[in-house]
Amino acid sequence: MSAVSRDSGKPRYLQIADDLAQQIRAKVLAPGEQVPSEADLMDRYAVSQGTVRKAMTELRATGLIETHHGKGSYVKNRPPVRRKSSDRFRRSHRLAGKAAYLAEAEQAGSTASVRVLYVGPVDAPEEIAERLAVPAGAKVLARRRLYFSDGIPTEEAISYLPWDVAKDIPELFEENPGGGGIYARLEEHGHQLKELAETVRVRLATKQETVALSLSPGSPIIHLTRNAESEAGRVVEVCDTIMAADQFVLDYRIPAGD
Amino acid sequence: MSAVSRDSGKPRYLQIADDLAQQIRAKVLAPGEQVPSEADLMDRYAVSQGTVRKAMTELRATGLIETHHGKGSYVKNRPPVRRKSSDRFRRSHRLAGKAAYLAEAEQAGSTASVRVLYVGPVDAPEEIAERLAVPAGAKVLARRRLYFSDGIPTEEAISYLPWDVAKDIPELFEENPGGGGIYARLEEHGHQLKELAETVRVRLATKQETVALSLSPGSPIIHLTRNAESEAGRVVEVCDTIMAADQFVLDYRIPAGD
DNA sequence: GACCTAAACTCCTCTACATGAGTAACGCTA
DNA sequence: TAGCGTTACTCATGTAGAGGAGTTTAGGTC
Repeated sequence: MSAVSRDSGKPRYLQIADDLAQQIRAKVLAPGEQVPSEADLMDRYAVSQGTVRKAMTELRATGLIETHHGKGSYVKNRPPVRRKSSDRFRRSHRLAGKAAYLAEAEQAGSTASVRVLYVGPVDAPEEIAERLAVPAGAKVLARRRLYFSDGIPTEEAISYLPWDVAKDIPELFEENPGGGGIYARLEEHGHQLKELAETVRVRLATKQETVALSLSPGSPIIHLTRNAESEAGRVVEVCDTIMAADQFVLDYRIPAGD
Repeated sequence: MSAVSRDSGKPRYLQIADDLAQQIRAKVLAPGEQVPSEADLMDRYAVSQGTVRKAMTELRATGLIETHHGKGSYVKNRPPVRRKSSDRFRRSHRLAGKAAYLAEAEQAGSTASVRVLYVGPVDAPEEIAERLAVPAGAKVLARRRLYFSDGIPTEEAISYLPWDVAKDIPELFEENPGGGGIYARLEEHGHQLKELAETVRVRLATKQETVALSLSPGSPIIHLTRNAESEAGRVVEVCDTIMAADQFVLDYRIPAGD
């Protein structure tokens, strides 16, 4: 019997949440529907609905379940963690014609896909303009895309390129910029890359982001910004990426020398 | 009057949360105590305590307020963001005798301090042993410390070093390992560092972590793991760091070449 | 002044109930 | 068969009230 009533000093709703969490981790409750309804749990644990709901809220916050109004609560089958290694920017990868994202996905044994949301000119927002060292509001090429892993959206990215850099590279206006991606095209057109500067920020998802990446409200997201600097010392591309934090691990290698 | 009762299709508790959120953003409620008590809000919005609590839970989840049992809810004054740059591992910094953490804090114009929680031998946990390439349970040197910024804890780090590496370096057993930190001492003793491999993970804080870093439950944290590899190809130190996610920005520079 | 206690505040947990609203399945009707 | 409504489930929101547990303060005692 699920005797959760032992007065262990712990609130009942946490005891229930822990009990269910353990069942989920032990696969007693398999990914899929499983989770008993609120009414069921009220009976089972002999508590009121409010208490059950608090337990469920707890599980939802920790990302173990997702609940749908009118249907029930379901054990989340977490998408596999995806590694993002700084190695993905090696020139040799570009020359080999690999698209960073798809190659990584392949390695992880999952099917990846990309949906291009927009490719075309936009007026540079202030922050982007600053990073690109162009006047605020200047025309730049924006490439906005949404990445899927096994059908679920995991990552949204927007790249911006100065117009004078992009205008001579027709592939950049295509949905698919070709093997090796944007960076390969840039290098083919005389913009040898020197360094990529990435900045990692973490915050809770906004309403829009929860929708775009189909997250639960309150989920943390990783906001990755990247500036690509050419050998000429110019920032020839910047990229903003939003990822569900629980689905990614970032790897960086830092030389220890001077 | 705070007429929140308009039936805009939106739940009352969200209307109240939005109302308060707006007041916070407009600085009507300044960082500090401000937020009226639940009883006050019950009167003001003419709703029951449950509804007020839900609104407060919402604000807490979005990180706008923090509430303390028996005292009240306070508008959060976000601590200044601290940058963690991969540059902090430059050998020249080490030779200059800078302690990475304190130097960075100084630059940011805040007062930093460190509390050493433990220095001494421990049996290597499985994951640590694997990263250090020593047998599981082997004796290793652990250095556990808590970093403060302007008096509030921001970061907890544990370093592990293989015993045979550490045993000959007496400074590593001191609370303060001296200028340039652990890495400077390692290099002085023949362990030239080649590369640092950092991996970034994000997740919600556990109960213990919320206590250690005095966070609100549900706050995201950054879990940074680092392996320090010597020129000899050996991992001579590993470090696990837990940081409050909203207080840090991580910077990395990645060479674009091969 | 130093200490202790009691009261008055705060938020926290839980109960019990009522109502609303989304979903799915069944069976009836056209 | 195709479409429609009923019904029976699900979770979501809200009320009213009780008692518990931390925190602060005021007042009293030593």
